[in-house]
Amino acid sequence: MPGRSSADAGGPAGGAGAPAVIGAGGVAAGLSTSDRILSAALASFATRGYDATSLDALAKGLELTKQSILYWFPSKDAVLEAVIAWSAADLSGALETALRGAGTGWVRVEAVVRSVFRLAARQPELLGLLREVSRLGPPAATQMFVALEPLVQRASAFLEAEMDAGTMRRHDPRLLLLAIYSTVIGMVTEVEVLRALGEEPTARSLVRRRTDVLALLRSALVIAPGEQARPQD
Amino acid sequence: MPGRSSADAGGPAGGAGAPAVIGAGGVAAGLSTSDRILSAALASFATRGYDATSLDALAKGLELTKQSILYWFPSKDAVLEAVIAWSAADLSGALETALRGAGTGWVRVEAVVRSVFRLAARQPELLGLLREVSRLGPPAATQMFVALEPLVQRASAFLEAEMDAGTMRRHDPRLLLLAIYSTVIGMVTEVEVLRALGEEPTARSLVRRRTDVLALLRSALVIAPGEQARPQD
DNA sequence: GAATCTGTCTACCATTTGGTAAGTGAGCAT
DNA sequence: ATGCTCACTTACCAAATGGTAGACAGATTC
Repeated sequence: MPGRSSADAGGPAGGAGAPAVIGAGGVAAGLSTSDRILSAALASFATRGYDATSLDALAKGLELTKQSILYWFPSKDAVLEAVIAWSAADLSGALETALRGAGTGWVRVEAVVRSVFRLAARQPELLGLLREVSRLGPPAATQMFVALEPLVQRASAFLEAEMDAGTMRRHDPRLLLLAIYSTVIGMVTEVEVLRALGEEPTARSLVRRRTDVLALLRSALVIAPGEQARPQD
Repeated sequence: MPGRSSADAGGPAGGAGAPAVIGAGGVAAGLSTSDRILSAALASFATRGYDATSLDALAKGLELTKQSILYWFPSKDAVLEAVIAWSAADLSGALETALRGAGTGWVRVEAVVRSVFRLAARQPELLGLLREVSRLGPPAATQMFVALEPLVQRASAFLEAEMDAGTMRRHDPRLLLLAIYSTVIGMVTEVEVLRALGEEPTARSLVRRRTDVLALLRSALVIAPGEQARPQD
């Protein structure tokens, strides 16, 4: 259990190599070295976990040496920090995009959930990292959630407004948010539980899970037209 | 990433020291050494994680040496295995007890959820371990879920029966189970997310979360008396 | 052509890791 | 008293870990 404390990536990579391409999609292609490191680190942190990822192993996968990684990032912690910053920006971006075109009420919720599932299909590591970072606790978790706070604020305010308008059942908005978060993230990242349930985590399965979770959330949240808006119960 | 493979605890501890006290509750008291090791390992695996838990640190906390741990368990993997076996039995026991007195329909779901929250209050490490093990993947995850499979079967069958009876909305039972699992476990173990939402994880908060998640699940699952049982929507 | 900067590498290093080997002392049965 | 098992310890060890120091090749700049 090392420090995993602050370290502002003081080396050559202030934030990212030169052009700061934030959302570099799939496998490492013609990326800068620092971006390739970030990409590999993201994948490994998300799947194997931070502790189980050694700089040597990371470097080997990139056909580099550990020292090259430490040239771009002053320490392993700094790599994690950079990965978090990168991922948080990417995540925010995806959700912001989804929100831009979305309407109100249930449609809006659905748009967000759909975008998360889209993300899960295209870049599963991102959501995996979210899990891992939340598991690691401070300071990593703090960094991540501070970066995502604007989204949380918006979501919380939105839910509250809907509840005030009587279109969604009344709950503590923050706890409701946690519930939605847990459900969606779980449906997307709980690969082992899925397997234990006899459901192989394929692309087709992902679509089914999306359909199911949407139906579930809908009946949990939305107050049907004829239905009366009960205060709590 | 070591082996973490099979190793059937061949040493002095076949399964647990002598009396095989399965559900030894709180802090290590007058327990046998092997049980004290298990208890400490459970706590550390659940909070710090398996990889970040060293045998030395574990031993130090118990005022033992690492070699004493390796006397009772042939390897670190074996400790994990024993912890999983122990925890799975404990978990099963708690849920079985909850199920014994429970009725049918929503009441039954509520009983289970309540028992999980009770567990979260009394022995948070148990649920933390569940998370960690599911993150570790095979073989640890396999072992855990195989041990819990009977419960999964019962739960799945129960949900299906309720849906057939028209008392619960129709979903894929397994996916529904995953959703419930994710929600409840998330509400109970996502400490960092909770903090990010400005909700300190106190005992009082746990009660509020229980109330909230129950209300949420209820409206998600239960088909209201007057409501028509739609096939899918 | 000399100096500098960049990106990578080789060579180390202290520490920590899981694990082995070989005791040691207490209790107990013969 | 002797031998034996039990519980635990000291003494090691090889491998892996994160990290430092310094060299080297290729550009770029003066």
